[in-house]
Amino acid sequence: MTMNHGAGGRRRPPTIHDVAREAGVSRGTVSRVLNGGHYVSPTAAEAVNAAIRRTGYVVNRHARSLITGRSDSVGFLLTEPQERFFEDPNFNVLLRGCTQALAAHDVPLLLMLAGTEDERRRITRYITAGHVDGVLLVSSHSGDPIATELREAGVPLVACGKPIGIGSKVSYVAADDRDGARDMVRHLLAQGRRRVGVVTGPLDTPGGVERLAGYREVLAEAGVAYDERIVVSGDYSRASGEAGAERLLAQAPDLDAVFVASDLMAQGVLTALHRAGRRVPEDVAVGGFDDSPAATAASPSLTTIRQPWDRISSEMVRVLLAQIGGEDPAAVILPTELVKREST
Amino acid sequence: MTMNHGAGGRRRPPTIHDVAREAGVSRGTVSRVLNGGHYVSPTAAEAVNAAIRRTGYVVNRHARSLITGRSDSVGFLLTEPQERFFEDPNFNVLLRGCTQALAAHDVPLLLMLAGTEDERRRITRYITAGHVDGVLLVSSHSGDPIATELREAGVPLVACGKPIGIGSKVSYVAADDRDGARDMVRHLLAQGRRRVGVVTGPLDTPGGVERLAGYREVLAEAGVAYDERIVVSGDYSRASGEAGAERLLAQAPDLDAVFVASDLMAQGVLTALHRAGRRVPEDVAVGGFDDSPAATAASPSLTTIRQPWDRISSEMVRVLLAQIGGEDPAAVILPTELVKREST
DNA sequence: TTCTCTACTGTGAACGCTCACAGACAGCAT
DNA sequence: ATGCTGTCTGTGAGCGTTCACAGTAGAGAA
Repeated sequence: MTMNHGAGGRRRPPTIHDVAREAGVSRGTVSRVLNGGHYVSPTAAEAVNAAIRRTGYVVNRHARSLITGRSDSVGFLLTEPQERFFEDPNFNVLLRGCTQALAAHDVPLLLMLAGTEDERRRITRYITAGHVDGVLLVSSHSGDPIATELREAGVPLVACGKPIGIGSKVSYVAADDRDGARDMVRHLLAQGRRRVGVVTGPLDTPGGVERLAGYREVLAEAGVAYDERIVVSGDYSRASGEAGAERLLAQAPDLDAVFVASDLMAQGVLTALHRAGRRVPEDVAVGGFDDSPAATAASPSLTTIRQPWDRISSEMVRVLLAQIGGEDPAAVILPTELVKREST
Repeated sequence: MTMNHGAGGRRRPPTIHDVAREAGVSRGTVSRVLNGGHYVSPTAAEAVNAAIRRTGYVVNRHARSLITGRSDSVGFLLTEPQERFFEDPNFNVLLRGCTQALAAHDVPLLLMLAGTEDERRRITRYITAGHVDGVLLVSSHSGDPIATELREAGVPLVACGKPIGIGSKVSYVAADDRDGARDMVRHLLAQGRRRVGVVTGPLDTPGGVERLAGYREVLAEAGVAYDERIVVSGDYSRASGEAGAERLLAQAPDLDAVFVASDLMAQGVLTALHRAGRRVPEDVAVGGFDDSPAATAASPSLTTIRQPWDRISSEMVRVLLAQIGGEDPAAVILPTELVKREST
């Protein structure tokens, strides 16, 4: 006979059986109370709840999962260049937001990083084996093979940002990149700027494509001709913004505004403009995208487009849980907001 | 009869029974192969492995956990001011490192954020109910009540940084703050500086205390008198560094060096010095702590102390898994490194 | 031979929960 | 009476593992 209590040893936790005995009812009744309380008399429910409080009972999720087939947990999957994401404050807001939104539903979040090919395989097996009920996917290369694979395995999946190259059957939540870009370019034109260059994001990402599209749309609607020479593309890094601005200045010295597809690149643009002796915003106005800390840290501070990252995370969780509950995949596009600061 | 295959539906995964039948052995033998392969003949092991490959079998961790009492997963618990941590690049390296180190042992990481009192309670119950085998704890206020609570419940626990106010029975992994501070102050003295001020971290954290202690030790060993007027304390924020430097300059205009307990604060110090017309490093040398991106982004770039965050994470995981395996709590202190840049 | 030891294998019984089912009881209509 | 309906309750079975145990076979020692 083992006593098994006191510091150091973990006491055997109470089971549903103990609660049932304590409350003077059967296992079944306790289980019903635990799962919504339908078909339970008020008196029985009261007795069960009291017994739960008294015993400190917590459901054993493993036993539950074994029979329900659900795991009641969700994976947060990050593929590809993890360094970049982990340095991205938006990514952090996203991760934090998802964790909290899931916690509100009592669903734990498993963090999964698929960097190497080995890790990908391991994680794919883990997921398809049913160890999580669904996956929140953050992937730079959208059109990621892992997304296709999971989708085909029937795993509920919600991507952050619109995935390209996959059928329409995958849910996603994204900010309205195109509309954000439109707002920014309209704002620049409204300031009287007429020679508006652009540093785009990578054009193999939907964000990059959409922000450029918004730019073109507004120019067209304002009757300004599209000029390839003032369109350069970057990779969201600060260095690429710097290089992009140099090319812009070389190709079009009469530039009076630049729309930059990320704040980090915009910082690089500011550096290059400063070096070239252009004043911001007097000579050249600069508009960023993201409203990252870089935007306020920059000098002059950046006018930028805020993406609703807090809402993106809560929507991702909402859509995923709905999908786990049997609903169809859904796409959610959230509005952005223009934040005016010193650079325009 | 349900066929249950094809896109959309999830096929019932193969069980250990299927593998046993396929391999022509019993459940027990398959189980033994899965758990280390002791007492299994080479032929049987080979047959089982082949059957596993053929069927695509993945162990059902819920069923395993139900009987072993282990969950084979670990919690990563962050208490208190999450915003600050999530903006801290070191924290991100830590989280990533822990996830990867655990993944190498096939142990999933559950991310847990205990911001509100409600969340704390929920998470504590979750953990003490045995849903994770151990906890990696990141907490600003060390001496966190949650640590005591978990320790008393007998949950294996490893803290990041030395916790204060708890008995000696909790494991931790920390950088050698005191030695790092000593290195930096020695470096400043070696440059001929004699009037070395300090902006400390919060003095209710071990890091803050230790770094100040290192500063005092080196001054004492160099025979320089300790002067309270050139010791001010901050809270690791940029703004507090700026304010601290202003106070230092007001109280000791003859200052020729500042040891700052974080890079972020050091950036603030640089701003204040620049505004006061002091040149760095000609008039005043500045030493930071952390080797964060802020150190290289600053101008001039910061001489700083690098903490081995990658090793900290892998050591935390190593110590935690050892403790789960039954070993005693352990403390690990890792060496820091002086990184020389422009500011000294 | 017989006994012991070691290496290996199969079997039943758990682990703690949910689910399907059956049964009890009350209310109300037939 | 009888039959329904609806609400509530208890019971047995079973989810997929591991573990303890019993048992077999072969090798070597007595």
